Amino acid sequence: MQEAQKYSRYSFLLDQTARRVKQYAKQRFRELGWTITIDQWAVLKQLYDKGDLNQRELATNTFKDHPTMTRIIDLLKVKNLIERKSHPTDRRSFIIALTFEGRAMVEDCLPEVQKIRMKAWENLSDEDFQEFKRILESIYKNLS
Amino acid sequence: MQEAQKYSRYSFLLDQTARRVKQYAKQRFRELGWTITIDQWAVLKQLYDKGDLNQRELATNTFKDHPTMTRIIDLLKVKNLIERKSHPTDRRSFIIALTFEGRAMVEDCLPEVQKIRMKAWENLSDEDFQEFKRILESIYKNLS
DNA sequence: TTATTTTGATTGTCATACTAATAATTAATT
DNA sequence: AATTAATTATTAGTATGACAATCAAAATAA
Repeated sequence: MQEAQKYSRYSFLLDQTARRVKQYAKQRFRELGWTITIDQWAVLKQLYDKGDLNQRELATNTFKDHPTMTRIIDLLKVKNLIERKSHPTDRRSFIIALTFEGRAMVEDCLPEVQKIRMKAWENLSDEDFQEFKRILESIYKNLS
Repeated sequence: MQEAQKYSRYSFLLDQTARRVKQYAKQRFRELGWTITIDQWAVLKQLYDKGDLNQRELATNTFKDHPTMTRIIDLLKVKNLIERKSHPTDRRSFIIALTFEGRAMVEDCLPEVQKIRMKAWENLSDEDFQEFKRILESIYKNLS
């Protein structure tokens, strides 16, 4: 089982790299004096791109589970970046919307966030990106 | 900044896939009735491969920080899978060693864990593995 | 030797995950 | 229409992860 031993390492590498990426972004966010986390950013950006969504949709789009989404939204609400509006016809559901401050925050942060993201791709090509994407998607699918 | 938008997606994909891998392993562990987590497994395996180590070495080898390692070791100790032995010359340090049960656990689990790991690589080639490794390492280095 | 710095481990805090369980509401079934 | 099933969101419990601060012990410098 030589093969298994070798491939087993992918999971550590994957985990380490994913953590490094988040850690780097977190560091930069802090250096820039921003009070939100990367995961909170992802939610804001999603709302900015897609418009108002309910929590289920937000959770699905950002690949987070519902309890996590509830908490992220609680935190963003405290910071006045989003608001929970009641759904017109479904009383179980909330519509999440960016506030004025939330929208401004996204627009202020976006260029810097893109710089942060690009940093990881230095010295990597477009083909690398395609390969990377293909392999990640394949792994994801294999485990679903 | 079309490029940035496109490449930005890698971070989500990376995060999602890494989480999926952990989640899948966690599920399988539970289905098999094992009471340890993936991260706890990593520590046990490390001790099995490398022999007794102190907590600093364990943390470094598994890419975890010291507080996290302290906690994982606490949990493994409660389960009687490892023991903390005092260092012969350095009274700050502990030597962590597998117990008999810990060693047996690793040997019992190893084949299944390898199956779990291999599952992710279905339909992927050895070249894919090399590419994947190269890109992950490159990203990691870019952010260090 | 004494003072300073470094190191190994721990504790505390906050945020994120996964799971299970629950409440409230809506949809589907009979 | 009444019952049952499914859905939306929440709460609670456990684990991990990053970071800061602390303690004790060891190493180094003065």
